[in-house]
Order: sequence, then C-alpha cells, then structure tokens
Amino acid sequence: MRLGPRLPRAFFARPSTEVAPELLGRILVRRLPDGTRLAARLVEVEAYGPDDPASHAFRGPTPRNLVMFGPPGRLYVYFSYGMHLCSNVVTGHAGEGSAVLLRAAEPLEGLEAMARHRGLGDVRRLCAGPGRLTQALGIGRPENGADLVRGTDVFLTTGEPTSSSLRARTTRVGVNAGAERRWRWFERGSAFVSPGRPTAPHPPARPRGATGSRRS
DNA sequence: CGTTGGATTGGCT
DNA sequence: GCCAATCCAACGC
Repeated sequence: MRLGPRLPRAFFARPSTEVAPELLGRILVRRLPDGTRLAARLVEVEAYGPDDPASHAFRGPTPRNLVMFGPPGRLYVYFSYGMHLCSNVVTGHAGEGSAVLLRAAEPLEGLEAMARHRGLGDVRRLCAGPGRLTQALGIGRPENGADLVRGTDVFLTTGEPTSSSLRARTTRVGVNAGAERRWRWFERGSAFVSPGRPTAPHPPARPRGATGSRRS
C-alpha cells in the first residue's frame, strides 16, 4: 500500500489550529516491535494551544506534559482517566506547549493486529476515539516523545489530504474550560469519526433559515 | 499529605 | 442516558 512521503518538520512548526485541519486525510503509521506495520487515515483531530485553559500545557511544564514543550513533530502520549492513553502531535515551536490530539482514524493496514489490541470490535470502532486509536495502534508510554519526522516506530505520511470542502468544524469533546473554541475538525461523512459529543455551550446561531446543528 | 477531578470508554438501566 | 473503573497530576492545608 502506498503511503506517500513523510510530513516534514516544517509542517508541524505552525500553530496547532493551522496544523489540525491539515492533518485530516494523513496517514499515521506504526511499526510494532515484531515488525508488523499498521496504518490508519486520520479523520478527526483537536487543537490545543498556548493560553488555552483546556490544554495540559496551560499551567506550565510538568513531568507529564514536558514533551508538549519540546520541539514540534514529536508524539505526546498521556494517561487519562486511570485507564486510557491518548496520542497528540506536538506543534508550534519549542517552549510554546501546543499540540493536536488525534481523535479518530480509518484503519487501512494491520486491521488484524488492531483488533487484537482492542480485544475485537468492528472496523468502525477500532480507532473511533482518542483512547481507542492509541490502543489499536499499540502506542504506549514508551512512545511518548517519539520523533514522527525521523523515527521509525511511529510517523505520519502525506497521504491524500482531506479537501477543505469535506472538513467540518465544531467545539471540542469533553472539555470544560475553553469550551467555546471550535477547535475540533473531522471529515464530513466519515464512518470512522468518534461518537464523542462536542461540548457546545449554546446551540450555534445560524444566520437565516438554517436548521440546527448537523451531525456529520 | 489528603482530596479532587479529568482532552475516556464500555457496560448497564 | 448514566455511571463506574482506576491512576495520577494539580492544588489546598
């Protein structure tokens, strides 16, 4: 399967809100310790930036979020709710503390291994959520800080970027502070988007004649 | 040092 | 739709 060249460092060295929508359609590749290659096409992401109360980096560097303050193009893996790991891509410049959370992907290669990691599940549920995606790809604490640009265990290739007309945008899922920011992007019509519900404080006001929110 | 509450998920009412 | 599971930062005393 053709995956295309890797995304270069410069791709990540921009604001997370600029990088996030452009990550849709890109291929996340993972090489397991036994050599098995897994690949999944990103269909849902969320940006977290500096001065963002919802970001782990909001209160400055700690042992947990240290990777976020490092150079762009690295993987930030964190432990959540006592049982799940979630994966992010560090963006911006060193010391800034911004990243993009990888929320969902369409499995392309290595579905058997993904199903094994997840303890079964149909294809649509394999990577439909940040914890699920991380688990399906076999990404663990050792991968925290991995260099996506030069490393061999986890990386991102150009794939076929989702056209801007297919990119949809909402508020983020599961955040309280900073809930009004519409920093979640997903591919319209994709069956692999997570079931997570955006935290919308108010129903989005539409100018004229538009029906309410539209899902997918 | 004790308490609190998550960038979630899956199972049950 | 609701809630428990289960760890560990962050924060208050």
